[in-house]
Amino acid sequence: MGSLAVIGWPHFLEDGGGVPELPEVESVRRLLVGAVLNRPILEVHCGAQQLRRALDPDRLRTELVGARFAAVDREAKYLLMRLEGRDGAVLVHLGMTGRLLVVERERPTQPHTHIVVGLEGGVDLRYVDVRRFGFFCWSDTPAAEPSLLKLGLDPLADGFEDRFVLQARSRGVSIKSLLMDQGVIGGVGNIYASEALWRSRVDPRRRAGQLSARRLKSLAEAVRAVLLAAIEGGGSTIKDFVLPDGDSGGFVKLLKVYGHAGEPCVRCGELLRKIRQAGRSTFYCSKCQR
DNA sequence: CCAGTATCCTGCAGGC
DNA sequence: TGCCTGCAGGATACTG
Repeated sequence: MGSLAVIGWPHFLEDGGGVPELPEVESVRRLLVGAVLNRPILEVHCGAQQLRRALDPDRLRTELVGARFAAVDREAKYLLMRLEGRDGAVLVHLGMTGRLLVVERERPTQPHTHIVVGLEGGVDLRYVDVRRFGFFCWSDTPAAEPSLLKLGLDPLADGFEDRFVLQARSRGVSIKSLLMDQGVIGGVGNIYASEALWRSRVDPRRRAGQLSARRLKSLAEAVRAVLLAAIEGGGSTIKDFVLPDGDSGGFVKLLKVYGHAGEPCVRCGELLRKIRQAGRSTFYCSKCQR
């Protein structure tokens, strides 16, 4: 084991007001697999502050202490930390500012740390969340969790593109809102919705059902491509993040429109716009997105 | 069916 | 300088 591991979502988003979407959660999952599996759990501490989902501290402690995490799965933006031979699991959602850290026990606890799970080997798994829109809780029956059952298509699964076309064809919502609907696609949030629309040259204001099957399929391909690129980019960014003294050189700017209102479109030079849709900001190019 | 708004929450930036 | 306001948005609930 290395001397220090720090896990979070990639910091390349921070200047754009970053939020963990599917790629960030997947990056965290991969690092958790390497950092917390099969270590006996020694202790659990819960803060007093309420997270988005209610948590029973005694229950969490009873379930975890003495057990080991056997697997970490991801469904959309949710993480499931499973224990060997048990149905129950820790269910985590990072909300907007949630982070999972794996740090040496002697490292000082940073502000807004809500859950600390002490593992054998001198490391803690810590849940930190400034705004507390996320949660870290015990679920007896993760397979029956309503929020997981509601999730729509997995954008990384085989056949996603064709299924998305079928779902989108009959819908009157704006295509941007449709992309963000977790019941349609699980894991796409505000940032990657804008990015995928730009990549496939689709105007975010268009109604989903107005778009041809061909364009919808191209958009679905863009969704997948944007997410996969971010997972790859996130991996390398996190590697920089893990090294406390390493500088984050070699970092590639992945976001082409999000957070770039007023700057020229890198494809056509038109100044990028920012509008509001369903209460969320959308970034797009009014010239090359139609 | 869909749009819009409010709710939770904190930190930060801009205006005056 | 400091206070106030708005904004950031994931999920959910609610109204029009």
